[in-house]
Amino acid sequence: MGITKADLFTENQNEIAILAKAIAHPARVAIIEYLLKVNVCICNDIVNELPLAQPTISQHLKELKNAGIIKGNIEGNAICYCINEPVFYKMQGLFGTILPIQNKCC
Amino acid sequence: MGITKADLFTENQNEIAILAKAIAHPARVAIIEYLLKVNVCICNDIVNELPLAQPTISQHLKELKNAGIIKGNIEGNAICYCINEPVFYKMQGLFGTILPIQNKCC
DNA sequence: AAATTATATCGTAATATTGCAATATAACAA
DNA sequence: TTGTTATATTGCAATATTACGATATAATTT
Repeated sequence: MGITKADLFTENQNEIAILAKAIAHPARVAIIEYLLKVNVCICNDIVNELPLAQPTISQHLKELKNAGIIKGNIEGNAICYCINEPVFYKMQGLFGTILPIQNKCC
Repeated sequence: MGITKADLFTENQNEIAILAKAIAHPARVAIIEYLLKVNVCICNDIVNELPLAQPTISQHLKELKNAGIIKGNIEGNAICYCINEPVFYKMQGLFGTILPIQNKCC
């Protein structure tokens, strides 16, 4: 197949999976880290910063945007991307709280 | 292509991406949640619990194991899976601290 | 030993992802 | 208006993922 049976799982499980998938590529992690580092809206310094072709980066940015983790504003002929804080915090929250562990075995 | 150019990114970026990919599927999130819920080593109640065929679940378990998030011990003719705490905590740590945000724009 | 139970592996089909060259679009600059 | 810069989209090839039936393996029970 290759198609995820999302309808078989809870909304929460799908939500975590979708956010995880969004950062499940080193280029996208790098983009997020860069956006956090420069702390200001970036446009396409990202293209110069990362060792990937422009269309490839454009595609990764699109995926991060679709997941809601970043957002982009038009600024002249450039696009200004930045972290979308609410979703970003939510993501941290999801990963940070799936789990009050208390293993009793292994 | 379809092949991730992992060598172009830092070890840390690849590490985050690999762990994220491991939980980037609702079935794997469900498995983790179940393991956390029952709080004891589980074998193949998971197969009965999840709406997927046994080989599919076996495959998902393998991926979680490869990522180090869970581990399995042989117990008679069953396998006892459980959360691998060190990696699990590390994962939480990674996602919980990519980021001291201080956005100045957008 | 034969049947049963639990799990893994193989093979394969369907679909998704990654990467990029080529091209399109849109704003700005000359 | 022509050129340039910034970005997105298209098309396509290579590879990866998801799912499962069939089958293998290994321990347990009868």
